Formats: sequence, structure tokens, C-alpha cells
Amino acid sequence: MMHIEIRHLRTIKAIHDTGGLARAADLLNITQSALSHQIKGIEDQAGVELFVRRAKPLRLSASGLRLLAAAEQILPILADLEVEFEGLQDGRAGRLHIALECHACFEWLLPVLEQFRKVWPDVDVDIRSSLSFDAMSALRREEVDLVVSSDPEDQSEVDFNPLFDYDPVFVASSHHPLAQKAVIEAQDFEGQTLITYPVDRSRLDIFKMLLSPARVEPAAVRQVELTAVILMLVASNRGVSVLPDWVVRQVRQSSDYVTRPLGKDGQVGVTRRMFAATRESENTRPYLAHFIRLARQEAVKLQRG
Amino acid sequence: MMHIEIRHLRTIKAIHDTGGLARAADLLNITQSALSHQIKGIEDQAGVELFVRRAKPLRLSASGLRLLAAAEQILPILADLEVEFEGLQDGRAGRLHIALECHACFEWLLPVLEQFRKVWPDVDVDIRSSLSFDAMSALRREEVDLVVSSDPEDQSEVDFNPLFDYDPVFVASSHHPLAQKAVIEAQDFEGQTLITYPVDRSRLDIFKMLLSPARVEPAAVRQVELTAVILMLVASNRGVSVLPDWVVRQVRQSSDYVTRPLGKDGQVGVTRRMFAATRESENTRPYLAHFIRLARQEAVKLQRG
DNA sequence: TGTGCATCATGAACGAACCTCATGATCGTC
DNA sequence: GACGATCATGAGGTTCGTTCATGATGCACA
Repeated sequence: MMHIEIRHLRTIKAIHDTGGLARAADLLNITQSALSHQIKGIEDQAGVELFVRRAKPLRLSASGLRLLAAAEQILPILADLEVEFEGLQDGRAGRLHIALECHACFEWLLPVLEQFRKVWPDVDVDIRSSLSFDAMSALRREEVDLVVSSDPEDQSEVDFNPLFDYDPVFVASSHHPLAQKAVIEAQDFEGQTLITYPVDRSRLDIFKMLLSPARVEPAAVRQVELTAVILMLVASNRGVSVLPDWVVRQVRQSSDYVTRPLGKDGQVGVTRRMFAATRESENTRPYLAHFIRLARQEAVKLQRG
Repeated sequence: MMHIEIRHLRTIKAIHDTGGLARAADLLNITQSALSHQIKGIEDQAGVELFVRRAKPLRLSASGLRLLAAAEQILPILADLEVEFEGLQDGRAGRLHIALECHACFEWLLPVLEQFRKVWPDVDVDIRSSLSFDAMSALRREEVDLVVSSDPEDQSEVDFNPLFDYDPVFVASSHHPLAQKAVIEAQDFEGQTLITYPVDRSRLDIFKMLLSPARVEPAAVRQVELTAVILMLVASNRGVSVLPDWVVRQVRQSSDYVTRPLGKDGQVGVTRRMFAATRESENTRPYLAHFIRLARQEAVKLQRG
């Protein structure tokens, strides 16, 4: 088993490039003696003569040239790696894998990422909808780097950066009886078919804020992935839904459905706040801060419709 | 400047493969402690977190995976190199660069090499005609590995392995006056146009054996590269030549030219011996011995015509 | 053909780097 | 919440690489 090291590859290359031991030693900032010992060491390890010692400006033998070829393959790989790691060190590069607890957030996230990747080309971006895994613990395990969520859990090691406020609003066909009401409350959902995203009830605003506290159970709950499909079903009066206001605002011009504020305990409106959760240890990363800034800007646009 | 070493690459790969520090340590035959120190060292060097320490079966971080990718590129290169060097060690592989001092030797060398490369596929074969360089010193400088020559120089560090004997023979057009003589001697060349290979006189049999000792100078010396062209010129009576017997024997059936033995000091025939010169230090290499054996066999066929 | 210069080799000694041992800290799990 | 498994830490010893000083060997040029 031979024991070639990077140092040896650099040595081979240096000797070949400079055409001499002394000059190579100078290039590598070690003594000529060190190199002489070193190449003897390699030859012992490899069991092969790498140099032609007969001729005085030390020359590579056939085997030496073969080793040089390997060096010319390997050294650039390491050089590239070094450049990449430098990028990571100074915060120019990194990973931004996002988990969405908020299913509707695709709507505003994609334009944000589109802007983001222009400014941070060296950051590896990805989005995962956290339908099937626990986003917050994935964040702590460093499986993802940012979680979009409206449930700050007050965990150590995790920062919750507020992004924007929003109101979940009731959506129904304009022909639906509840369209007559100015404010929708928990009891109104009794007997209704509720259309939701396919996530656990504990992560749905409507259940968390209204139905569960009031112990109201809709007649049926139908789970649908895509926002566009939910709105389509609502418009054709196959059920009612509750969506973040900004989602509905984008398509409100349609007269097929109406939106109504939710009400609770005599109050009108159920304001929620969206957060970007990140690891405390990484809150200095410039691209994370920039992402959050971009997200807030995009949210402002959304609020305007 | 970071200081990654092969050892680190193996470590990264082992940790990833085994999925744990202790198991990796076992694989690499070092202690778990050593690995722990080592990975901390790499991280310091690279200035990058390579592992997720939060989760207990130690996992690679994004940067760690990047480093792993480099390792997966580099380690196979070294493994291949190792295999090749093993081949060199046990004599299965090597280099056989041949220098020809004997210009006509292409004729029998090519079939020899054709046989040779089937048996020794891992030996790198090349031929150089030594028109423009000193083959023997190239041999000593390890620029070539075998010299075909008929001038044993009794040098230390060089072995001269006899291949076969041959007679330089006189060749002339059948219409040439000298075709009438049974034996050709030095004086017969006076007034003739002599056609030779384009090498120095000191390496031409005819000058070395006959003309120079007898201080005879032909009327003209014309240098021609290709044996076929020499024979063509001789056949059309543009000059005479002296070639090894085997060269002429292959095409002797033509009646356009005749061959005559050379004579000197009353003796008929000027026998010469062809050698394969190799470095003494390499005379144990099996493929060299085999090459010489093949060359002798081929020579026997040539003598038979 | 010898002399001088350039180049490489060698051996001892110092120093840094690495590994091991023993033990402590932390995580995941039952 | 306790236990087992996994990783971290610190001190100490060994190995390995480098330097320094000097010797050997080509190569060029006269």
C-alpha cells in the first residue's frame, strides 16, 4: 500500500515545472534537502523510480511522468474546492434550503427566490414543502436552513424573523348563503364542506384559531394541493375555504366568489404573523439576512394586491 | 491556504461510508480519538464546518458533502495509479523506447514489435530513428531503453546483447561494370556514386570497414532515407550501394541488380554483428529479455529469406 | 582531460504533527 | 430520566518531515 500525499503531488509538479530540485524547493518554500529526502521517500513508497538521476538537471522518468499526470488531474480539483470553501468562509456562498410550513407560501416565495439567485449565484437554493416531515426539527438538524412558518415556538437556537402580517379570510361562492354575512365565525362552518391544504389540522389557521377552540366540526373536510384548484372548487360552490388574504387578493377581480373577514369573540379579523425561522448560529450570514429582506419587500407588494 | 491531505479525503469517505466516527476509525485502523482530532483539524484548515455535530451519528454537512465529492474524484485516480505502479514493480509493465542506429532495421523490427505488444500490452513501445541524436548517450540518460546498433562500445552500465550476424553486401545494377567482379574491394569504389542512408560516415559499415581504412573516397555520396528508394536508384544504375544482406535478400528475385560479397585483405566477406544495447541496471526486466529473444527469432527467419 | 560550478544526496538533530490513552461531555432511546 | 452509544478533549509519546552542514556527482568550458 503506497502512501502518496498531496505534498508529493505538488513536489512532482514543481520539479517538473521548474526543471530542477533547487528551483522547485524555492517555489515550495522549503529547502532543497527536504525535497531530496521527500522524493526518495515517494520512490520508496511507490517502489518505482520516478526520476532519472543520471542526468543532472533532475528529470522525471516514465513513471514520474505518469505520477505527474495524476497530479495534474488532482491538484485542480483541490484548487477548485479551495475557491468554493473561500466562498463559504466569506459568506458569498452557502446553502439555503427552505422548508414551507405555510402551504400557500409558494405564491410569493418563487418571485423572491428569482430575485435572490441573481444576487447570490453561489448559494445553493432549494424548497421543500414540509408535508411529510417536521420542519422545525429538520432546521435544528441542519437538514434545512430556513423554515417559513406562522408558529413561533420560542425555541433556543432558533430565531423567528417576522416577515409580514396577514389575515386568513373566508372564501365562498358568491351564490353561497354565507356570502350574505359580513363576518364569518366558527359556528358558521357547521354543516359546511371545508377545503384545505393537505396538512395536519394543527398547522391550519382555521382550525387552530377558530374551529378547534370552539369545538366546531365542519360537515366534511376536503384536502387539495393547489391554491388554484381550491379557488376553482370554491367558485363552483363545492365547498368553502379559508386562505391567507394575499392569496385571494391576487385573483379577487373574479366575481364568482366572495371573501369575508373571520371573526372571533366579537372581534373582526384574525391577524396572523408569518416568520422565517433560522438557526441562531447562522443569523450573521449575509445571504440569509438578504433573503429575509427580499421576502418582506415582496410581502409589501402582495398586501397591495 | 488550506492544507487538505489524502488522509483527510480517506477519512471523510470512511466516515460517510460507515456512518460514524468509531466505525470509520475501525476501518482506517486508527482510534476514534485520532479521527475526532483530525476532522477538527480539517475544519480549522478549511475554515468550514464539514459535519453536523448536532445529530449524534455524525453527519456530513453541505460543505462536507462537497469535500466528499472531491474525495470520490481523487481517490480512484490514486487507486489506478497504484495498480499501474504495481505493474511496474513486478515487471509486467514498463517502457520500451527503441533507438535504431541501424537504419535498415525497421525492416525486421516492426514484425517483432507486433508480436511483442500482444504479450506485453502494458509496456509502452516506441521507435526512434537516431538520425539526429546520439543513441548511446540517450540510452545512458534513460531517454531510450534499447539501442539497436552494430558497434559495441564496451561501456560500463551498458550491456550489448548479440542479435544476429550479417554481411554487408555490395549492390549494383546488373548492367554496372562491377557486376562482373566476384568480390568487391575498397578500391572498386573509386569513381563510383555511393548511395547510403543519411547518417554519419562513422556509423556506416562500408566506410568503417573498408573505405576509411583504405583511404578510398567515392566520386560522390548520395544520401537516401528509404531502402526501397535506394534499391530503385541502384536498379536504374544511378549509383551503387552497400546494404545488409537480409535487406537485399527479401527482394533479390529482381534481375535488375546484382549483389556481390565485399572483400578485404584477401578475405571474402565482411561479417558484422548486430546488438541490442540495454542498460545494465535493467537487464533483469522480463520484457526486455523477451524482446531480445523475439528479435533473434525474427533474424533467423530473415536469414532464410 | 581536467577544473570549476551547479546540482543533487546524505546524516544528524531539531521540531512539529499525529496518534493513543484515559476520561469527559452529549445525544438518542427505552 | 437513566443508560448506552457516540463524539470531544487534554496530555503525553512516537513518528515524520524539515533544516543544516557537508559530501558526491554531472556538466560545461577551456
